[in-house]
Amino acid sequence: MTLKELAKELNLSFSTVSKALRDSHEISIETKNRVLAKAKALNYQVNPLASSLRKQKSKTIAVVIPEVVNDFFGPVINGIESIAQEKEYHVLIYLTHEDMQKEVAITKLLQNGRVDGIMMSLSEQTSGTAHLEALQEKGIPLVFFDRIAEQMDAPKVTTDDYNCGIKATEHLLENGCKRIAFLTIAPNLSISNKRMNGYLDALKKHNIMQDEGLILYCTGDDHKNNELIRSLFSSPKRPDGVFASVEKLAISTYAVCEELNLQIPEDLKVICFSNMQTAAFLNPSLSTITQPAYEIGREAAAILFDLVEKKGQRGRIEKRVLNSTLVERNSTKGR
Amino acid sequence: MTLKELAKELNLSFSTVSKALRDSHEISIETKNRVLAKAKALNYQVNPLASSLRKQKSKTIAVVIPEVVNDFFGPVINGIESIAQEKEYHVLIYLTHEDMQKEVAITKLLQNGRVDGIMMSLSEQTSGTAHLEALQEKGIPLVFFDRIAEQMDAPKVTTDDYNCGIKATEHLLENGCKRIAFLTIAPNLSISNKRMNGYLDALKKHNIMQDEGLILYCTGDDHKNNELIRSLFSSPKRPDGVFASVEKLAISTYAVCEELNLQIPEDLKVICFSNMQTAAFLNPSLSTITQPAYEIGREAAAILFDLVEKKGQRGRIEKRVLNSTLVERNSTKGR
DNA sequence: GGGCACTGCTACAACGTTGTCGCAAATAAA
DNA sequence: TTTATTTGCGACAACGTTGTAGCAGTGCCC
Repeated sequence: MTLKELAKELNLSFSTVSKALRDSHEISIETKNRVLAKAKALNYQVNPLASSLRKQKSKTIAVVIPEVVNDFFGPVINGIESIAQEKEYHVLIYLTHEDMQKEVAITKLLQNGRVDGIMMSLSEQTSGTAHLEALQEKGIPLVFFDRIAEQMDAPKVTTDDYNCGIKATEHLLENGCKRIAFLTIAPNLSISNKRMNGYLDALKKHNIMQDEGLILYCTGDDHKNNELIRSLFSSPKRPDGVFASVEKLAISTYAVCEELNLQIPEDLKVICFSNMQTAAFLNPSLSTITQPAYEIGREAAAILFDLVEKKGQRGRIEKRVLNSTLVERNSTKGR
Repeated sequence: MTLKELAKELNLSFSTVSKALRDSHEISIETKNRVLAKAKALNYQVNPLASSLRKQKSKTIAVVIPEVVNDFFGPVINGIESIAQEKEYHVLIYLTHEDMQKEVAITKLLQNGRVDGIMMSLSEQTSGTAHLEALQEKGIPLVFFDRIAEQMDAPKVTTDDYNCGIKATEHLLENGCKRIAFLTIAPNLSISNKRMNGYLDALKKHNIMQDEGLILYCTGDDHKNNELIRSLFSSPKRPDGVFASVEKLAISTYAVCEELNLQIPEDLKVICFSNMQTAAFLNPSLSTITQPAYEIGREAAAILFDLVEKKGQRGRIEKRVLNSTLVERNSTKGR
């Protein structure tokens, strides 16, 4: 069913039909009704490709994230989708799998009209920003969330990572920890960086000597991470507290503790940035810093759509910081 | 950067440039190289909208699922994306939030060239199939996975739900359960139906009287579900085993047990269909039927792409059943 | 009754591609 | 030399829309 076929059925020119469908004032009410009725009867739907090409608007956005099997990015997508559905936009999903090469390849695909805007959370590996600037040069609105490109001139939605880094560390200190390990991935990632600075500054504030050996730089490889953690936990200078900057490192910690027969929280207290739904039911229940993932998605999407639709008021907001909350559970229980 | 602009730069007609870029045999090697070099220099990218319109292929598929914050659908998307990336297809995500009206609205959006094919897992509420047949009538390939439309003539990828229903029930029986409750959502959903039949047949096989009161029909509302479960668990004819047909009902079960101070597995054993990554670290660790979610995604995507690309060999496979595995953990430990 | 403004429609040129056809020039065959 | 055949390129018509410009016909005013 195309416009032309529909027009032929109605004995009208196809431009008349097009206008009638879009409720143009140039068309009489009777004609409009006739067209609308016929369109419904024949189940006519405009061809979005043709329409987008003509209007130079795709009504589509891209969401580029490291992974989707993740208690943080899942709700973020949910938030994005809730706004997209409202605004009648379509959502393309791209996964980088923490691989910068893939991230670059994906940005290439998005350079030419496929999308009206992009939301992004950077991959672990990402260092340069040339591929991101290329998008901006093409005039494609770009909004970062969570793992942002600090140095770029674009709206960013994050949580208060630095403060939470302090809060989490102090929470462990208050519960009696003396030697707190910090588990992180990709230190060049904005979130890792800020969370670690919170950790370091909290130690400084409480006059605790920082021990470089207590900072573990983990990777995307779970096996290797477990090994790193195992060797730290087996060493004589074993920590009595662990602050994991991402969810999966807490899971690794739990796994290694089980293996080495270390009791949480007696031998080791654990806190972690996490949006795990089942944190309360873990053994022991896991204390977390929980990010408002859904709201991050909604907020970032709202900013992007305002930018796309050039209302521009919101686009001025260069940076929006939402607050995470510390949820205290048994894994950090003091003696 | 459009083809025409590029052609002007090169002093060639734009059709020549177009052909050169697609490595047509009609163009001399020198010209091709000249074009390719210039295209790279000017960072030319074909406009996918125009190309799709012309070729009547969007190189895009849609994935329509109930939700994304979910340990099953997450890995499925991963599997789908892995194949899509290989085949250079783009992936649109649509969430129904278990709402049939939304599912219908989404299918309307997909009727006219936006996508070359669709992968779907039905919403809880979905009853009719008119909206799905409409897609087929438009000639859009459609593949179902997990929550399939039994009666439709389309490829389907599922797991051995019926067998696993039997296995899970028998596992509880073997561990000493006498009164096994079955927790389900939306009984008209293919998976619920088959899992329940497995449960019922297992009881029959072991000569156990079925008690209608032990079957709980839950909804999308977690609060209400908790209430239903609470009242079942508080009743004098409390079950000593629970078989939850979907993940979230196991979480509700854990929550209610904590509330009522019921010990798992002593007072009550629990097994559940679930792909939770942290099942092993729950308190107690949760026995699960784990579905090969990633493979389901890959398999369904592979079938869809074969259909889209009309190779048709695989499209003949009307139904593909992958095996889930029962993972025994502490929540079903016998006395 | 000539000029003027509406009303309601049609024609047509984009949007950026792709693929068919045609056509010179160069080469090969007769 | 003449006639086929090939090679390399350009013209052009789609794909299905949207928006601008044009153009009849009607009604209105001075």
